[in-house]
Amino acid sequence: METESHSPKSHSPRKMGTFNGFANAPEPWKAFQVRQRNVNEKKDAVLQTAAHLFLEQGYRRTSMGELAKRLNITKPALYYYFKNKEQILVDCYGHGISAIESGLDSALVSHGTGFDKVKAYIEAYATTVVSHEFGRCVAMLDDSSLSPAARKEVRSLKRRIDAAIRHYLEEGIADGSVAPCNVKLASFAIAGAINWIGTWYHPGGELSAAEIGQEFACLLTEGLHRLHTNARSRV
Amino acid sequence: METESHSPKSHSPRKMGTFNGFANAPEPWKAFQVRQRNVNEKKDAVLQTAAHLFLEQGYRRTSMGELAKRLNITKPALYYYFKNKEQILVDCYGHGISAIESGLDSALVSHGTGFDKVKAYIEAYATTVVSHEFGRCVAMLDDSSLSPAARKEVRSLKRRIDAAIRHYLEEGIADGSVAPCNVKLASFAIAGAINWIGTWYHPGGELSAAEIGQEFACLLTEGLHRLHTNARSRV
DNA sequence: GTATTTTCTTACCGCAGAGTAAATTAGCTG
DNA sequence: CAGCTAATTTACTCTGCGGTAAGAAAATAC
Repeated sequence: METESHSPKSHSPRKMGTFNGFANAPEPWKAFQVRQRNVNEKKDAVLQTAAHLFLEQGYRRTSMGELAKRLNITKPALYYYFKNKEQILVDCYGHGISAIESGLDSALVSHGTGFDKVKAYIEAYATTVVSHEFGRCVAMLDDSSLSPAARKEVRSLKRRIDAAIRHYLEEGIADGSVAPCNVKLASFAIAGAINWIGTWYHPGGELSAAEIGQEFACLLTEGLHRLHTNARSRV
Repeated sequence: METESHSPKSHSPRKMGTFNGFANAPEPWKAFQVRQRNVNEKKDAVLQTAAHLFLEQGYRRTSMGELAKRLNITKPALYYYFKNKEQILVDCYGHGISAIESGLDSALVSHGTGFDKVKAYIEAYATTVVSHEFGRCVAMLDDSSLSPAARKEVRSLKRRIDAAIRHYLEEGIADGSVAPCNVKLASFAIAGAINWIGTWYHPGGELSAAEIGQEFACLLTEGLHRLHTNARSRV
């Protein structure tokens, strides 16, 4: 009896008129209050709770039992929806990577110099990492816990994101908008600054996601130097 | 009982970072080939091997048994030198933080504008993280695995490093060498870019520690913009 | 209603890993 | 050499976790 006796603030099993059903609901465990409902909704509830715990205490420190407890179900119920713990992590990565990529896509439709694209990239990427828990999973979670096969899959997805910034940097160097630099190192510096957000950001902070994204884009492209004729508005 | 209790501070804090002789030897396990020898040397051998494993596969994935195996000893022998696994991690942090701080100290003796100091800080910090395995531990390892007491101790040490960069940024803003910006965010961006080095750097790469440090200092202070009259030499 | 399928629980297995007890070996001292 | 102490091993405990087997309970179908 690892899960101690239940009765965890038993919410009335009555299904009060409201549908409790969005994946982004504030209390994902409510998805399990009703038995026969949308399977995908419950999967999303698991993933969302898992992402939260993974970010809070890491993948390895998070046990399936704890995850189940948060959802007011028992451990084996998780295995009805997911093959194993690893699959949950892989799916978190999947959600996060699509979120980042779609953010990048919508930010980069406009055309400009390579420099402009780099700046737009940084802002979009940083904004997603701040505002999206799955995005933060991609930024923070170590994929070395994964099996070789899963790791390979996740890394090939991540590589696409990394290739994009390098491409824009080279474009900028070619069109003269970006100073010649070591593209590999520059992309690492940018990725590091953004991914690191996950270690210090806590939802509900003073700054909005947009503000953080903009400031990061400015810092990482314009630098810290006080420039002579510089009209940028800094916070 | 157990872990939570007092940590006996087996070594004096001021001695951290001072390696006695062979701690940097290529094969730390050799310290254990001879039975009666310098205790501190063996402690350092353990720490060095532990740091290596922690960086390679994370703290939680690294078992005491595996660590012992690498040193050609048995698990309980480790407990002759260290109270528990956590103490090993704490000592790795200690070594790394002193290494970083001494690097900063020696880089920042010269006085200049705030901007210059920020640049020197970044170069020194990055160089240490690249070249020093304990420094990389500070950058990479998650202190959330630690007990509250140990975590508090480690964080107060880390905070000193963080406070330094913020101080230099503010100095630069005051003296006009640094553009007004959100100091907190700027320090996070810089720390992130540097700490992230640990995730991609592997010893024996193409670039030397000094090269990486210089390029990072340039990237993070000068930015990516191609400037009109800019004499900096980029790779 | 009864049968069937979907969903979830109770009870368990096996294993790995942190840490310990007690015996044992190697070095040191006289 | 004997005897003491420092260093290390063998053998073990205990806990927690990933995962499974088998069946109960609810929803659905007929």
